Amino acid sequence: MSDKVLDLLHKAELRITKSRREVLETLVQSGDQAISSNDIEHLVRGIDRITLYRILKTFEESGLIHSVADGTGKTKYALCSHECNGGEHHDDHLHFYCRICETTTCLEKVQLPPVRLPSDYLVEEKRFVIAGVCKDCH
Amino acid sequence: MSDKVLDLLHKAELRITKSRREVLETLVQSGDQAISSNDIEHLVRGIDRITLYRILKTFEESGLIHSVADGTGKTKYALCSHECNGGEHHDDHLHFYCRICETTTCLEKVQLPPVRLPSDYLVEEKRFVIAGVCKDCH
DNA sequence: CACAAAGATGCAACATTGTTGCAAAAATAA
DNA sequence: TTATTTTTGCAACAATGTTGCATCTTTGTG
Ligand SMILES: [Mn+2]
Ligand SMILES: [Mn+2]
Ligand SMILES: [Zn+2]
Ligand SMILES: [Zn+2]
Repeated sequence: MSDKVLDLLHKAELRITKSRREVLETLVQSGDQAISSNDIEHLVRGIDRITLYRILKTFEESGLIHSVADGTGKTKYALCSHECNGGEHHDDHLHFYCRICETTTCLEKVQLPPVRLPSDYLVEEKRFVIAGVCKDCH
Repeated sequence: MSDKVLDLLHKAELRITKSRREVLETLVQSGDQAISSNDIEHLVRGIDRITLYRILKTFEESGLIHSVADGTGKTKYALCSHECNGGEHHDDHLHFYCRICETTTCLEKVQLPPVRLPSDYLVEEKRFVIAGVCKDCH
């Protein structure tokens, strides 16, 4: 159990519980690979499914993690990199979904292309998913 | 019931049935507004939910419609504009999700920004959703 | 440390989305 | 019209996600 996990929970002003530590540790281990609620359920043995949903919701609202709708119908979660906090996320990075290994990866290094919408649209969030075959699968 | 609907079904080499005509008509009426299976269920009175799922799957596989994962957890569907056909879709356009009126719109006129991924990724599909407030809601 | 207050968990019950198998009905071909 | 092929409608099921409520845990205070 890394210090990073306790640090993150403290900074988010969340109570430290066994479940929260284990779920967050799992997400830290997963790195830039986004994982589903179901994945976490299997990785954290004994965790209650409903509690897990609530933990993920809390983490997301606290700016610890962000969710990705990658088109598979299963919401994926990954750690936020830096300046995300309650209510305000800054995770406008690309996500890549590989149809072979079925993984979803945060591509924070790839620069997000600028989008020019008509000025009467208020842009709040960019959800960009590229689907295809990842570097390990071809 | 427009001729367009019968035309589309013919070109897709699909059998003409009451349900297919009504579902496709609904999608034509909806224009660039993407709608959910649940929406269609309420607009086409009497249609069976399971049949509807199968029709939507068939339409998508035939290149008549495309689906959008807008982040709401509900898959939305909209007509394909032109050269989509069995297996090969060409709907790499932006989608806008308005958090006020909760509508999802195809923005075919907005030019898609180019994305430069590391060359070892094989890009097959771009799923770009912008979330915010639409022109009618602010 | 002990205690109280606030918050998190675990369980049941439920809602929604989506899939599969199969018999009956409808559409098309002969 | 009749035969063949597809589609439909229903039941049954699976997966994801939400809500209410009692119980347990965490944390702040004396
Ligand atoms: Mn990400
Ligand atoms: Mn579209
Ligand atoms: Zn892969
Ligand atoms: Zn709107």
